[in-house]
Amino acid sequence: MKIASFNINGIKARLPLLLEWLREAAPDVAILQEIKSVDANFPREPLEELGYNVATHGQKSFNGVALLSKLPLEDVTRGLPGDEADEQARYIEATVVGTRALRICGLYLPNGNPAPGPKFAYKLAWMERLRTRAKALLSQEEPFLMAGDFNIIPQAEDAARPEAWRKDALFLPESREAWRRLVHLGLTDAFRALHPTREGYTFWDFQRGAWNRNDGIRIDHFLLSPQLADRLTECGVDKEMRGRERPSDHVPIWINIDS
DNA sequence: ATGCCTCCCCGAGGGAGA
Repeated sequence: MKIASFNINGIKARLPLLLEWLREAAPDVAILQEIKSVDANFPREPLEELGYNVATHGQKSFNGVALLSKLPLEDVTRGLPGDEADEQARYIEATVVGTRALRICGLYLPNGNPAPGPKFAYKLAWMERLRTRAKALLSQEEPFLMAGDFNIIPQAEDAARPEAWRKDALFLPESREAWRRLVHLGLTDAFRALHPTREGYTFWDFQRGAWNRNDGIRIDHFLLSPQLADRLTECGVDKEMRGRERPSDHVPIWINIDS
């Protein structure tokens, strides 16, 4: 089973590229971030025509996540537990049942800049809520994954110019510490597990010619539960997507697992 | 670089992104 994650940076602007990529890459499940659309305006029909079931958790203008799956999406839940006052659409879960059930957690983790400040505090609190959710899922011993735009550069080797990110919320020690606290529950960073030294950037800024200079960072991730990590066979990044016409600033990351 | 693009809102130009 192939599962992909893609921060599309606006469904309205990215639908042609998304459809093109879905036809080519043909993931069984696609986890989308930054749909920047309310649920009612999300273009379900062209996606359903490609054979996908669609579940969205959108909001106006910003954020918004979605799940596409060729298998039925069951027990869909929207929003990350732990803060009733949080109205940002950044989290969606569903179960897909192939030969075995798999819980999919799609997330768009807050950017957190400027740091310090309220946005950074929100990011760290959100990560603690995510860790709480991961603990609950681990205790159920059902295979699961958390995937999406984590807005975390885990280590210096995950940036072309790590020094440029020293004071950024994506790379500050507190952010990376929160990432490690999550991973150390027993989750596997799929890309690093299979490719210990490979580049793996998933984001290049629109500004300053970042793409042409390959000034990238690895911030989109797949974290796998122990049972699922045992079935991981492949993990890749569709880097060439960044060079296409009217690209997102992110590219897709995907895994293959034994079903 | 106190932001050099691109998205969103809409119908100007500001907020957000990372």
